[in-house]
Amino acid sequence: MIDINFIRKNPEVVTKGAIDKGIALDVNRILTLDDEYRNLQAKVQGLREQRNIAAKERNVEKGRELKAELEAEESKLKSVEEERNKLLLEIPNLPKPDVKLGENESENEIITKVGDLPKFDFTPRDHLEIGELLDIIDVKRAAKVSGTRFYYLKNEAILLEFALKQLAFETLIKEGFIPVLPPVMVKEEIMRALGYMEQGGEEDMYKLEKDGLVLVGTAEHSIVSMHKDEILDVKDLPKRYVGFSTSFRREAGSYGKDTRGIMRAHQFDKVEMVSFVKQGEDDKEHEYMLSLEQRFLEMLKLPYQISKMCTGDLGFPVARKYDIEVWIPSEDKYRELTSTSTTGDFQARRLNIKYREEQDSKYVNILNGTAFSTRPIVAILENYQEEDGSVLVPQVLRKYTGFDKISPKK
RNA sequence: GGAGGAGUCGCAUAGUUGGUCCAUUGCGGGGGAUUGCUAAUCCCCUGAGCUGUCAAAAGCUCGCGCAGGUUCGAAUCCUGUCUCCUCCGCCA
Repeated sequence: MIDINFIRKNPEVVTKGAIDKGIALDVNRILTLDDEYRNLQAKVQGLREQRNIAAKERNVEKGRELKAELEAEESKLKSVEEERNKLLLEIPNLPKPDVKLGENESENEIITKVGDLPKFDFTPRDHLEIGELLDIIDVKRAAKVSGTRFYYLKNEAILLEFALKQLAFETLIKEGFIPVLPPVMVKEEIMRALGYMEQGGEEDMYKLEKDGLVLVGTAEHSIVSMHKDEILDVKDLPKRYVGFSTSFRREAGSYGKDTRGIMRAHQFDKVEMVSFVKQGEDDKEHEYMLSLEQRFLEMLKLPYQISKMCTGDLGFPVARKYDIEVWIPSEDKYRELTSTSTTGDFQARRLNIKYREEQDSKYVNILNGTAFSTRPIVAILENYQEEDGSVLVPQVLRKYTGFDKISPKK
């Protein structure tokens, strides 16, 4: 949520920020309602004051009159307030000033490229072909059981997956992150507060209607909201978590995209980072998260590039976002592997998460970033493949997997 | 799932025959006074919002898990709901 005082003073900034994100807003309507709201509030408060005086004087007659008048004004106030608040929640977070103006992903900026692309003296296979050859990925049976965009991982793929998770946890715990296994179902109101139900976001969620719960799309959802309605101790900031969860996405609107293999599934596992930092320290933290994500790619020795999202490619609650994209030989291009976003104080306002500094309580800044999802397996299979379909295990993972190479079964 | 009990200002607590509660006290936090130093003592402030202002002073409203209701008046009574605790049942 954007600070209403900020909107009052800078309506044009808010309008522009939303337009840059491709969202049309009627800020004047909100300001008019806000005005009306405050006028009514003053009126109601005046009446209550009189009511309180009458009550103190035991003036029953006067009290009755005031009560009737008050009820009428209060109901007006309530409806205006509700509409005002509803509209306020529909305002997206504003992009940071350094974010490039652009309509969609084609206008994202490539910041840097790291690592040499692998050279094959044979035609490289794609990850699914390799996965089937090695008997470690099965999407056919998953389709039978669960439908499209599901997969079974088997055999060495599991150990590879767990190795990635262990590497992530080990590295991040050393950095001071608090490990956490969060719930994968959250209340709808939580998802709304996070800013992921607006602008069609609801379409990408799996909902359990009977229980009023939503399956998380990432551990961010249940980790960020952990501290809802709390005042954090400033001494504990920055507070950093590394969490693991299965993630669920309906992938509405991505029909036909990445239908092959395990690149884009309805269910996948992910290790996620979340930081709560002091007001104004999110820029620094954002660079830190990005550097950690780079470190992971470098440990795996995978070639990557960093892409900085343009305004049009930022999600509703996001103020700035970087993607780390890894080289995928079979596609002959870089594909998103991890990403990191800052939401500034936007989510903190909606979730009411503060910290106290001297006499003031201020909203924290909240950031999130991916450590590893299941996607790195795609990248590893493809970048580390050999002519016979075997795949070498990246050096850094071998101590966890216990094997150096995955070979075809027969 | 069944039966009880509880939820009060950062934390802990007082207050439930409805009005003297602009919610008590302690701790923690901030500011100030006193004081050779340290310690100690004392005073003020320390939930949210609105009006007001350069800022303030000041005033008002709301706030006792949440949402409603009764009443001239609700922390206190009623209804619903959420969360936690205890016991029983079921269960990985």
